[in-house]
Amino acid sequence: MSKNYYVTTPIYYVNDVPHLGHAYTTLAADVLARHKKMKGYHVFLLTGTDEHGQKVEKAANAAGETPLELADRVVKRFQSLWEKLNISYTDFIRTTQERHKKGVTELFNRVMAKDDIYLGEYEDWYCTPCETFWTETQLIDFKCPDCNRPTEKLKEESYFFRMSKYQEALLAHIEANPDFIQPKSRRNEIISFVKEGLRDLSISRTSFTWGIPVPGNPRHVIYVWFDALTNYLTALGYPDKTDDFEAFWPADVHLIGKDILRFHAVYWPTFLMAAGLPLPKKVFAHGWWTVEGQKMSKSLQNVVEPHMLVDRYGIDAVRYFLLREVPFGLDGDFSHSAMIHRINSDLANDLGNLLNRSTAMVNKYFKGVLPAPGELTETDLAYRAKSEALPGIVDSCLEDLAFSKALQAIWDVISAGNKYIDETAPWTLAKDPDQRDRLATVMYCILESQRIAFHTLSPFMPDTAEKALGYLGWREPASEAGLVWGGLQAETPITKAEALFPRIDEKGDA
RNA sequence: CGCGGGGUGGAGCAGUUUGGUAGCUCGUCGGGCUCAUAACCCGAAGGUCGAGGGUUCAAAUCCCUCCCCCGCAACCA
Repeated sequence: MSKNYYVTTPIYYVNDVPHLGHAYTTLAADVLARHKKMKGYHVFLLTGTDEHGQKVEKAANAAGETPLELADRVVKRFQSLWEKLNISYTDFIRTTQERHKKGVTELFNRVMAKDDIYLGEYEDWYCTPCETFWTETQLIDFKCPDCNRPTEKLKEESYFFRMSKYQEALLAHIEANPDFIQPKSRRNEIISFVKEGLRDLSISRTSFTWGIPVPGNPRHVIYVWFDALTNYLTALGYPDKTDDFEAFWPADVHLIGKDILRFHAVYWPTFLMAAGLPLPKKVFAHGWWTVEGQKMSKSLQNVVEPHMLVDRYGIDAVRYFLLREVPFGLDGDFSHSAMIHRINSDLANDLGNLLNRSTAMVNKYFKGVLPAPGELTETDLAYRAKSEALPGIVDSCLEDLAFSKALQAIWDVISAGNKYIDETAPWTLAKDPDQRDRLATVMYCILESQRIAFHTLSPFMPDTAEKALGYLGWREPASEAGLVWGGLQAETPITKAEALFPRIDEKGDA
């Protein structure tokens, strides 16, 4: 029944410019979305921006603009990056939009009506010169981490969410649903965290004004997580029972970085429980990228700017690298030499060269027209079986968000193709007119296998797949029907492929 | 202090649940092929599986001790 699929990225904070980490999460979401679309699902891919909070308010003041002006400016940078990365998002939500504010306000009211929100006091350390509250753990020797001046303990009135009430229910849910939090190591962390006891959560602030006012008490604004997480609902139209809401909630998967796991695996589910809404089916926390072995940080000036990467290496090479290099869920390292290495060895030597050599042979031996295959030998059948098994393998890998494994499976078929050519030695067959039929069969198998491989690759590398399929005379968009052996028709004109990925000189300006 | 994950040929990893010839990718070396982007295919070298002890006919795999690295520890995309 459920041919709907809802995948989300976090909403990114506009106090930061887009970097490799943002691109990574969003790319992963895009691959899932494209894959599910190919399988005939009705897909909703949501991304967006978190625009409220003290940091934005301060940064805007410093820049002499309003918070919304700042947000408008930064939002464009995210959106243009998603264009550039070929992200097929369905909707882009901004927390400053009316639809979102309305939904958050309503959610607040409903949870309040249930007596799960109450007014209390919140104690923290305050740095008067900086006008900033700090938690005790943020302090350095009880001094302000920003200016190193002494801080004082101050009480602030705050609304609290009764998170403690949902501790047992949350634990029961996590234990009853082993796939709810992934990967497993993160799940364990959350379990032990919850077992230590949940405290009630402060969900409002009076120390700044840039946010959604607490209904009935506008001295307070709703604090970050209650506001931000709710985007997953408001983008679907919540609180209205829209078609989107009915079709897509609960989400199939929230993709997030490991830093915001707790908010998604603890706060968010308990908010939803309080609101009487079903919980997302899966929360997957991926790892972090280091750069050339070092932590990415502004002070080290080594923040990898995705625009630059795409300009330098091309969109699909970047998409490929990020999802192939490291198992989703583990930390990884980005380096230019590793990037170039992947391009040369996987994309140029294996993938591109296979298409290149095989289409060249069809042109050379059959004047660029695909011949009909004869009877398949054992070698052909094994190769065909391997190709036919691929879509199923990729499908189950992606079900587990094992992007890297899925790509490896595709490359197994690509490698099998290179080996198949070696074993069948078409150049030898071509010299013997009696082997004309045999040669035709080999040509057919080698191209048909690649047709399937490029179909399964298309969610990862949409441009490349389209181009490659074009050389094979395949003009339709990738679809589930295209995953079946036998799609290529005899007499189809085959174009000799250009190098999909020219090799990069390693000694170059890498 | 606590909880969790990990230490396997030059690099990055799998294998540890259900003990029994240590595997993959890359790199290195040698060979083959010539359709192709000096690409492709085959083979070889290289590891006392963090250290020590124990159980066992047999341990990377089970038990104990120790060393080292990383994550979580309440509000930090």
